[in-house]
Amino acid sequence: MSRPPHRGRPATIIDVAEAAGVSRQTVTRAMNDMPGISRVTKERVLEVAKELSYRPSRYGRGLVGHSRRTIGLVVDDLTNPYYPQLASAVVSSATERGWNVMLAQTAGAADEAALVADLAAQADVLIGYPRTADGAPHDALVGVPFVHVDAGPSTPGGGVELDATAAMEDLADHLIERGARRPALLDVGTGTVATDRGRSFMRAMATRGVPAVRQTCELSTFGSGASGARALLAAHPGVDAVMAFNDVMACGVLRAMHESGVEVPGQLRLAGCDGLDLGTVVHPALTTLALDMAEVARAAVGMALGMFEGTVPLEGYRTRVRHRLLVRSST
Amino acid sequence: MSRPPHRGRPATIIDVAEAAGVSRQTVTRAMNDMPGISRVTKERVLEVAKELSYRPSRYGRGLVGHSRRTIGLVVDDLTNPYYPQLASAVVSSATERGWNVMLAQTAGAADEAALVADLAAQADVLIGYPRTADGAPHDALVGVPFVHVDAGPSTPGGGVELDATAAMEDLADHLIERGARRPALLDVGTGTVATDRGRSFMRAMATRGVPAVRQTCELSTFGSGASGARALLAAHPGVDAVMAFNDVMACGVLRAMHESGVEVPGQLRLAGCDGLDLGTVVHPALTTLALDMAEVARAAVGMALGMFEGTVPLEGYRTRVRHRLLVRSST
DNA sequence: GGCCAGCTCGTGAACGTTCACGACCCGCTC
DNA sequence: GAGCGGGTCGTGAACGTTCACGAGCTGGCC
Repeated sequence: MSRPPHRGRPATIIDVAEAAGVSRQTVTRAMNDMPGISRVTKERVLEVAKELSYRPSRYGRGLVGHSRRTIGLVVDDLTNPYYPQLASAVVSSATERGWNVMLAQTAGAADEAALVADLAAQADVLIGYPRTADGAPHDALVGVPFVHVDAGPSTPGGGVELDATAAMEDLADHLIERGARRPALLDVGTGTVATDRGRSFMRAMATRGVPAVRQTCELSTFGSGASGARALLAAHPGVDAVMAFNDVMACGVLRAMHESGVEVPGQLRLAGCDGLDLGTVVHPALTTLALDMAEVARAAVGMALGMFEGTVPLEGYRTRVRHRLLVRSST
Repeated sequence: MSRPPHRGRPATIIDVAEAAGVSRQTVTRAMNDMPGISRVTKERVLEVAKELSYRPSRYGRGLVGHSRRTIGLVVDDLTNPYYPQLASAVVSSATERGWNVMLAQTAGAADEAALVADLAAQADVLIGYPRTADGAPHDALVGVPFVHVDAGPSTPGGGVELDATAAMEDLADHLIERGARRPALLDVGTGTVATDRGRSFMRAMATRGVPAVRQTCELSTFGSGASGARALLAAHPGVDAVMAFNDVMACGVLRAMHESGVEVPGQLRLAGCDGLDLGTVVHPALTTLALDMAEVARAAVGMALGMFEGTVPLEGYRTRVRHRLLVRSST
């Protein structure tokens, strides 16, 4: 009555109340299955609500306090099979605790800083892989609870450390036992500074008296794994085992070996890292240093929620998740 | 002053205003880079805001109207490589248009109806694959703009139809040209009622005088593709070409063939459907009826936004996206 | 008749933010 | 000195919902 419901504007609780001849509170009671309302009025109100296609505003609800919370998940690219596996676990873990998940993809984004800032404005807590991890944190992220997955010792915010060193020792033993004598590492990155994974592998092999050679690729993609493998075998023809930085690259190596007619594991033993399902699809199935994504997600979500509730500090907190050797057919 | 800022409660704009000795509006100006504020006060306000770790409430903001909108994306299981490929495209498309994406996974959810209802409460628009698609729509979804991906003619809400019939004709020609004479379909579902894809394939082959046999699996997973292929070859030893319901199952077929020593494409030509990246990782790379996920996402997001703005009706609207034959190495 | 209990329903108030508008001060011009 | 314009800042009001509380009615009991 006070305001004419001109079409276009979505209906509010007041529109429904007026149309049904009741008060706001009665509409609330009908919509939320609350007691203190008769069966007939409830049905009438619901009827009117449907008629006006009324949807309660999440903003109005959120303001009064009893709204669901949301986690912002930042991944690089869902097209890379690593991220969906993580995302799936995070969504499951969050759903279990009654939280929602809002997703952002940094790959191909025009302005990543703006993207992350927007996500931070829409979510209560952030989890993920912002690409500018090595440098300073996004300035829009100060004061925002953030859990970095695959954190280093000095990354800002909270962090889940993914530690492969112990599993790397197991892999070294395994490769040597299978007869590897001229192992190689297909690492990622530029220049001579190895990744954590790479360093662990090199050290584990060296410690056992079977030093490995190292080849690097710029990207950690399927294609770069394939070309990296070709370059590696050209430079070091005697190599009889390859540890790839991750499973996706290892699949690339596998493809290159198929095309070169090199048998895996007959002539070359191959291992990856991450434990993706992808590794069971290729032939032979990939031996890998597997990560329990459910555990990673539980750790990250738990930490993020703790930060939100104030029981976990916003900086410096760390949880460690260990890889474990998963022997399949490629070694 | 009026309310003591006891710790625990997050800081509001009023807390900042009082602590900085200014008004709400001045804080707003400082936080949002608005004109009408001197440089010094702006800096002071921002300093205080950081001090109190103030984060503007998205609910307060949303209520006044100028907030971002969000799409709710419902997928079955991100672990199935089909969905991330779709999700990635949807997120990209949504980001481009300034919308956020909230994600929900129905696989393993205790109460899917509640899950979808909650998502509907948190998002302005829904896109996706609710599993109860064949039956009645979720009652919590009436009045909610919803775009069903892979819709049939009678699915509720808006829909993007994924049509493979034309591409299936191309595939039939292709298989026959490559010498297939005893083709088979590895379909999904129970009983004798074929899927759309299955029907198209059977018809295309029959029309060309090369009728195909049909084998069904209960699930459309990798494992069920493998076991289905074994059953198929046991029942019909002479089969020389297989069309699988989707790429994931086709990868399972490939695995079974590797293990049985059947050469692909030498002894058996194999095709999948969807056009997933996964098909380029396996060896040989999978011939497939590819779907342009970017196009699907554009269609779905565009339709959803149209529904939200009222330019597209909430029921019955359809867009068709066609598959196209992508010949790789498995045929 | 008086009282109480239970059911049904309505009325401020509050949540946190932004918009529209007005107030004030300073310096300049006529 | 009056007037004006620009820069700086503050004050209701509004957004849509739920909570706490109270009002009214009905029926039953003493």
